[in-house]
Amino acid sequence: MSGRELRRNLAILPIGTVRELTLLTDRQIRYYEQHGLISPKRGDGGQRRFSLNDVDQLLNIKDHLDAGDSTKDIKEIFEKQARKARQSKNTDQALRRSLQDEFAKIGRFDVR
DNA sequence: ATTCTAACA
DNA sequence: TGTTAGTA
Repeated sequence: MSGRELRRNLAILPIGTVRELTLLTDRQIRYYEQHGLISPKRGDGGQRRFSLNDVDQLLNIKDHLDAGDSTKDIKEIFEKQARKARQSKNTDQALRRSLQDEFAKIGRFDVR
């Protein structure tokens, strides 16, 4: 995982900050969690800790809700997106590997 | 002061 | 979803 991705997934934001960032009520944020739309980590005394990706996710949820989608629909959409993201990531790695192989065969390029 | 869970008008 | 009670 890249450093950039690591920072994006750092779960350190308390719900109060997320509330201001997303303009959602804490009630709504907790409700979306119950329905599996987000999965913030828990820290000190069971308090939720959100990452920047969680904030991003919540903003997307708000848009989908405005668009008239149910929480159930949104969950499916996210799962579908996650599947595709994992796929393209894999084909990306596969492409890099095969290119490395080709260069290695040709010889003049050090793979390392 | 903040956040958490559970529950109700 | 809003709101409130009783906690940690």
